[in-house]
Amino acid sequence: MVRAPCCEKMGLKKGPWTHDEDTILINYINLHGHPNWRVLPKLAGLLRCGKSCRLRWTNYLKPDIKRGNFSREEEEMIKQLHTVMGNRWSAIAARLPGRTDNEIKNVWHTHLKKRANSNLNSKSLKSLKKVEQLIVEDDKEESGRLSPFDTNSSSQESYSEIDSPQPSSASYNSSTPTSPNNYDETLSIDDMDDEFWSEVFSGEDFDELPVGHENIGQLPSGCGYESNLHDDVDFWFNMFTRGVDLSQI
DNA sequence: AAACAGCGCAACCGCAGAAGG
DNA sequence: ACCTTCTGCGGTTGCGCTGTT
Repeated sequence: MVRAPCCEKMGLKKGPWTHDEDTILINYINLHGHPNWRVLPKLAGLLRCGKSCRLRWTNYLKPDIKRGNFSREEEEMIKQLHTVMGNRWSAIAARLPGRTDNEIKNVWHTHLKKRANSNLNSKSLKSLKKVEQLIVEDDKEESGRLSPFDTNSSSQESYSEIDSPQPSSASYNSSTPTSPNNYDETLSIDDMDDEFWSEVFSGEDFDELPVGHENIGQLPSGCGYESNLHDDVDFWFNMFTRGVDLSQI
């Protein structure tokens, strides 16, 4: 089916958002939520299309978004998850609290991509396998429990004390009120137990760990790792679609 | 100091799937 | 069952900033 262009109507503004527009959008969502993005800009008095409003909100205005540079651990996490998941940015973002798919995508294309290919040595493969195992174990434990970072669960909340974000990331203050998902930003990946990350990414003791899934234990020759990953379609489907969050482990 | 090139990031576009009538 | 509308996702673009010459 062919959809009409989002902003087919003349007169709708495009391009960078102004501070005033941000304020209007935040205030409106605070009061009414966003049950319908299509009509939201009309009701809020914005000369934007609903798509543009949604993008602005989800990528920059939501209160639980963490701004600023990616930590080394986050970059490693992205690289590992990308090796497993490919370009499923939303799935990767679901495992990086406070980060958006757009932001992760940008980071990947700007600098991580350059490093990733050259860094896939044997040690990286061990780390990768361990990340996968953590996902699988988490998947087992999490059945029925919604990820605290599930963006859907936050959509109906009221954000009463949102700091007015700045259009520029350079000047954005990441200090935001408690998120609607009870996600405490003080527990960001940056602050996670160092032992956890060193363990995950060093891969030194990987061989001592139990295998979480029958396919995970198979290490192909060379870098043909991905071929085994497709042996169990249901397994990967579940992993990709359930939004399990690694940091909860 | 000016011109140019490269990079980073915000935003747009189009498609696919979900949801509702 | 089919059609329409809406949302979400991934790819891509374009502009501004920064570094280099």
